[in-house]
Amino acid sequence: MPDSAKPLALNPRRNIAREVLLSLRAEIISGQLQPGDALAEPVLAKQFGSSRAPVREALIELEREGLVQFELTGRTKVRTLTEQDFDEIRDARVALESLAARRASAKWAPKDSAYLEQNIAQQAKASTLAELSRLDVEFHEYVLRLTANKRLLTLWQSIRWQFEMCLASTHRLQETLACKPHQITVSSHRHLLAALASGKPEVAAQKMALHIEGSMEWTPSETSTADHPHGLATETFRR
Amino acid sequence: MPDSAKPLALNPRRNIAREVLLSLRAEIISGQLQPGDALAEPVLAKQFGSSRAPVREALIELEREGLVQFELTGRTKVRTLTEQDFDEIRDARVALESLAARRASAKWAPKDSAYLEQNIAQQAKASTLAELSRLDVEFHEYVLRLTANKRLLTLWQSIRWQFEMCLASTHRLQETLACKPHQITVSSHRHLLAALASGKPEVAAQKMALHIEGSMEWTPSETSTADHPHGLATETFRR
DNA sequence: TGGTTTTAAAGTGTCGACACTTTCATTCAA
DNA sequence: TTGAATGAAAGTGTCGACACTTTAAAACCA
Repeated sequence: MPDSAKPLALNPRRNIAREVLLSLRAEIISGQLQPGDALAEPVLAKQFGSSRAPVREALIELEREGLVQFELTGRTKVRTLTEQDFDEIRDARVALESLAARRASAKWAPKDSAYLEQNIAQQAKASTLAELSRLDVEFHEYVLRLTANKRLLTLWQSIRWQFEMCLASTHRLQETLACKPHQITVSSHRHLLAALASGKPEVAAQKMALHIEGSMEWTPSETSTADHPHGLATETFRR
Repeated sequence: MPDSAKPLALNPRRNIAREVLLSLRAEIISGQLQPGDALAEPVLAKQFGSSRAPVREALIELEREGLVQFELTGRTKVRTLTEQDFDEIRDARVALESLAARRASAKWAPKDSAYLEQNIAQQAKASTLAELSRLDVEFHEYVLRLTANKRLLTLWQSIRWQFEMCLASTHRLQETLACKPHQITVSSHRHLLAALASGKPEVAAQKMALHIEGSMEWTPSETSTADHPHGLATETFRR
């Protein structure tokens, strides 16, 4: 049976685990699931109408992304981010992105400036903080991708969601306060872009570090500065 | 039944998955499992006398560590590292470790120099390349831990095994050639230590970058420079 | 009533099974 | 003899179940 044109189509295998992952991640970042909330495999499985296996896989991935925390008892909770976590994430970004800036700057092309200028233009027009931060992340991801270093990108992606969680939670406070207007973000990216396109890798790297440090000032959050033991899995596997 | 002293003992839950992980990782790094070798869940499960569930978890973790590769068909193989992979790993290390050096240098204490000097002394006495590289990794991990940044450490650990795979495979070639004697490694670490202890974070960071670049020169490996599509999972989940 | 013990509910780690897909060797046609 | 069709074997993604542990509530005694 010579099927109608099926040369390399590769039947996509079903992947409930991925759907669960995306769904849970979105709920955590949006704040629908709050830090400290319990994530029990059986109840999630029932919610998603699946068995526990895909849920379990999704939870393991979320733990690696830092959005979820395995207790020593084996139970799973939505992670609570403290000020120290915030600092760590900033530092990790500085490490990865300043090297990315150095490498990207060395192979800069006009189209890169064009793309990022367009991104900044959209930032200026953004009407919500959510949209603004989406564009912010896109800007930085673009630089990461420019390096064409898959590992650098993978490492960055593995803290990306924690970063977005920080962004979203501070935004939930600032939405009313409006204490950090678009203008700052926009002009900061404009300066950064200039450095990236300057053809001086050292300068680009340094400006990137400053940009990140400037954009990630800690704002007191609604999350309790609880005394939880801070257990980002440094050892492999649960518990 | 007031059990004899059981205050916070926390019964360790069984964890076959971890044993499988450690075992497979060791086999891959030692070369017992060669790049390209198939890793089928049912056969591994039979080998370990377990079911597929723990094996599956271990494979997912190994994929995140970069030692294993999921094909688009869902099959799993031991990863083949090419020269480009080697370069990427080096660059990722530069990113993470030069920042680590900067931060560690800023909070340097005499005991840190003492510990690392002892490490170097052991390097000088090392009788096998395997032992030498164990000490090498320990040196660098110590600097990472000094930063007290769990995320930086986690990121570093997530490429650590790929790095060790590189080391081991080049060592398997050099064991006979002996083209990179201890002395180079030892003196390189000695200079690095001096920079770390110098109290100048900028210098420490720069020296660390140079040290890593110098220590990771590509040596043509036995692994075919195959035309495999290089798929380090940039998207979440298998396939 | 207050504190301790008992008991049930909830949850994790693992298991074996099923459905479907891919792979590979064999058969068949040209 | 070579190449396409076919069938069985192997493999993945998911499922429901079981044993054991932890958690919470209920029962109990003082």
